Amino acid sequence: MGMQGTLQFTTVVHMFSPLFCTSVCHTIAQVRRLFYFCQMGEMIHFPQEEPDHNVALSTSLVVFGFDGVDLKILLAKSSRPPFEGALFLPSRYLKASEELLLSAKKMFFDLFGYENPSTVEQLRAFGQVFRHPGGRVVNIAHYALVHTSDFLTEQWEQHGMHWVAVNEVPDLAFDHNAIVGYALERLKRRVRRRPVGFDLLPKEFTLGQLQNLYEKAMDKTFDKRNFRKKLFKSKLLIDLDKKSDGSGYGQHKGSLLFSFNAEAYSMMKLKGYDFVL
Amino acid sequence: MGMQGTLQFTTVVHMFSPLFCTSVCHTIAQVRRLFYFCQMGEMIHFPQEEPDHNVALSTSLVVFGFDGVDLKILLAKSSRPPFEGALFLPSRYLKASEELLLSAKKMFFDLFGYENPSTVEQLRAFGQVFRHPGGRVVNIAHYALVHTSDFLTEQWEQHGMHWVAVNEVPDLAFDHNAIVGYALERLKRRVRRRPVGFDLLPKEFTLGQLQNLYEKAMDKTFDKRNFRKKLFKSKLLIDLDKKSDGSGYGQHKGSLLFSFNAEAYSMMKLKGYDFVL
DNA sequence: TCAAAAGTGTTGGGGGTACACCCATGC
DNA sequence: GCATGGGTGTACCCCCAACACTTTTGA
Repeated sequence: MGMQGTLQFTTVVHMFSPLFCTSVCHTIAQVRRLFYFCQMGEMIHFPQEEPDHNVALSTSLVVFGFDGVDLKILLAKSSRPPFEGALFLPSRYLKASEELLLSAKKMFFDLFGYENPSTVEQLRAFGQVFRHPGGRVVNIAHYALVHTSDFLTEQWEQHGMHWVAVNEVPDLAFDHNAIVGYALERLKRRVRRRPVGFDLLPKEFTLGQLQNLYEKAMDKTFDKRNFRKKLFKSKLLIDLDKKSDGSGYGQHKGSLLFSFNAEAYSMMKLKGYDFVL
Repeated sequence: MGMQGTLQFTTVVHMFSPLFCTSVCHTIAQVRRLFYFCQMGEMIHFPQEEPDHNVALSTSLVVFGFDGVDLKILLAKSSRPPFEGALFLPSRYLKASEELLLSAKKMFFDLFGYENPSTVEQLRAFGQVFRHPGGRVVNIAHYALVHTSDFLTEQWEQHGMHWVAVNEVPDLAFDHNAIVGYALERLKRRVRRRPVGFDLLPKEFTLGQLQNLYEKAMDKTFDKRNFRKKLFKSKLLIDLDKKSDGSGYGQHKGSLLFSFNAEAYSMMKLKGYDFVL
């Protein structure tokens, strides 16, 4: 593809963008070519001739964290246009040479300071043409699971980052509210099909915290006795034979502590199961 | 971003691609800049400065079709480089101005000649850096559900298109085998959680066909009596009170015909359910 | 006449669901 | 002492799973 095509397309983007009227001037010939390109955009040829290398990629990370009581996601405050000052998901633009998942994992590393291979997964691409005022930027959204105790304070304060409960997410920049909504749906399904506690809970936790997590994630309440029966039957839990001293947030002093059975856990993660209560 | 950055990136792509040794020459300065860009690609800055508008998008469509006996997907034969002659999924490059889902739907329309709003959904982005030898092309894969009786013969023969049973998919171009695998997993989950028969079966069908579909999609076998009990309980089926004349493929002459109860169907699609047998 | 699919009921067991009271801790 | 959460057992019922034979049709 020649450079001419590239320039024409850039023009098309500007015409569609809110910046058009103020920032771009067109000659009649430009407008005519522009119209031609719009027409092409409407028509479908199968298979089409050539790739159009004029798109940018970004990735956003929906980080779910559980502090022992509430399920939260991590938000940042934008320090740059086009949404300066607005809240948004931790995000970055990708170089055209970067892997999608790897890039999300590296962003995770930058945020939390440790590698987390098992729980960074792609959600899907969010690609509304006008989601980004600066041209076509397709966002490949990912999500991750952490305990909220993991964080790097300096980095965070620098970028205005903080946790927000999932049912109190405010208006976000771009289409990030849609991404959060989709991520919540995905988490709900995942909680139902695979165990997630390992990734979200501290090493030692109480059954109250575990139930709390499931209730917040699935937006339901469960019967305490039935919940416990179900979990005990699954062999996922190891009774640590000691009681909480009440220091963990969301832990009632005196309640029994548990941890996960790693083998049973990874088995269920592989085979899948059904958490229906 | 200036044009300089664009050119540099194009260079990077070529260096990584298999075509590098034969098709591109570099000055020492170019190589030095190139190295710099590679380094940048390895480092993560949060948030990053500017979008890199040097990526192309394509979409592939995994079309699941059920002919009454087998669950199949639609393949095409490539008539152009870089995989001339190879089998692949119906695919096209996107203009930077095109919507993702809309583009997939339009491709569907081109293939089948009708609008199909309910069953074209995004799978996810497939973006391995080297999946396409011609530069960075990220594929936003979608899937769709049809009955195999729907097709446009001329278009199809022109592009070497044909149905292949899902358990007999050969080696495909690009990373399309991975896309098919992912689509099958998604379909399996979807069959379990939402009714899919409306989209895959003819208007009137036999219980044998329905069971066949579920068995092929979930890669399991079911007990005939239990399967029927389950379906009858669900109120999804309408007994049409007539028998097949054996003309429909996969229909045994004399077996009873059913259709779907649209209200119950859309209700279950909305609420979700569990098909466990 | 033979092979292939259609159609039809019963039983047992596991697990989901509903339900109430006493104890320990912190304020 | 009062509120909040921790911890425990039983009974019912529904639904999943296993199982076999007769009838119809087409080759």
